Amino acid sequence: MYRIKSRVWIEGEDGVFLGEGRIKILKAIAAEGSLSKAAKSLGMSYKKAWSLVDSINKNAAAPIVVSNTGGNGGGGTTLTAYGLQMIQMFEQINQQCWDFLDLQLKEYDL
Amino acid sequence: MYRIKSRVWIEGEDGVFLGEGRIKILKAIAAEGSLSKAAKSLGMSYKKAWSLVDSINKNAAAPIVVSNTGGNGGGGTTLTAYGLQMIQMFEQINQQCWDFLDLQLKEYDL
DNA sequence: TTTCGTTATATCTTTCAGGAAACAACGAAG
DNA sequence: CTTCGTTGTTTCCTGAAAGATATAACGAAA
Repeated sequence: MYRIKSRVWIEGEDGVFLGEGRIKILKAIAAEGSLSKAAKSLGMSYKKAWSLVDSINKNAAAPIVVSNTGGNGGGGTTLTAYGLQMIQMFEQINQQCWDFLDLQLKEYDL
Repeated sequence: MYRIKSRVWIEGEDGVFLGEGRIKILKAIAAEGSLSKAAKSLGMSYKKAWSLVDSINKNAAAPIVVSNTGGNGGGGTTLTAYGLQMIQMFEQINQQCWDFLDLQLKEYDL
C-alpha cells in the first residue's frame, strides 16, 4: 500500500516565509509568550528557533510577531492577530493539499 | 508577492518509492539506457543514482527497471512499461498539486 | 579466453548544516 | 543602580550526509 506525502511552504522575496517548521514554532510562541521558552518546549535550539522567526519576519508583508527585549521578566515574543491568521491559513491549505493528494492517488488505484 | 511551493512523494512499506529526484533519474535512464550514463548526464554520482533506484525497487509493487549486468557493452538498465506509467502518474499528480495550491493561495489573496 | 563497459558494493574522505556554548544589550521593577 | 530572563549574535565543534575512489562480478561477442 502506497502513501502519498507532501511538504508545502510559502516563499516571499527573501526566502521562505511559512512552512511546517515555522508554523510549529509560531504556535509554540503563542502558547509560551517567549521565543526561548517556545524553543525549549519543542526541544529545539534557540538559534534555530530564532533563525526561523527571523526568516518569517524578513518575508512577511505585515508583522507576525512582536518581540520585546529587556524589562521585567526579560521581555518576550507574542503573535499579532495577523500572525494568528497566517497560522490558520497555512494549516487549512496544508490539510486541503493532503486531502487533495489522497484523492489523486486513489484515482490511480495502485 | 508570495509563491506557494510543494514537494510531493510516495512512500511504500520500506521507504520512499517515488519523488522528484527519483523521477529525474528514471527519466534519464529511459533516455540513456544505462544507470551510469544516466547519472553522468545529471552530474550525479553513480552511488547516489544507484541508491535512488535501489529504494525504488524495494518499494515498488511491480518492476520499474530491468538491469542487465555483463554482456556486450557491459549491460544496462531500462524501464518497464509499468515504470514509464509511474513516471506519467507522478508528474500528473505533481502538476495538479501545484495548480491546486496556486488556486488555494489565491483564495486568501495575500 | 580475452576484452569491454556496466552493475553492484565497500571504504575512505570531505563538506557543511545544525547544535552547544558563550556573551553583549536591553529595560522595567524593586 | 542592581537584578533578572529574555532577545540577538558570534564562535566553535561535531556528526551525518554526500562525494571520491577502488574493486569485484558479470556475460555476450570477437
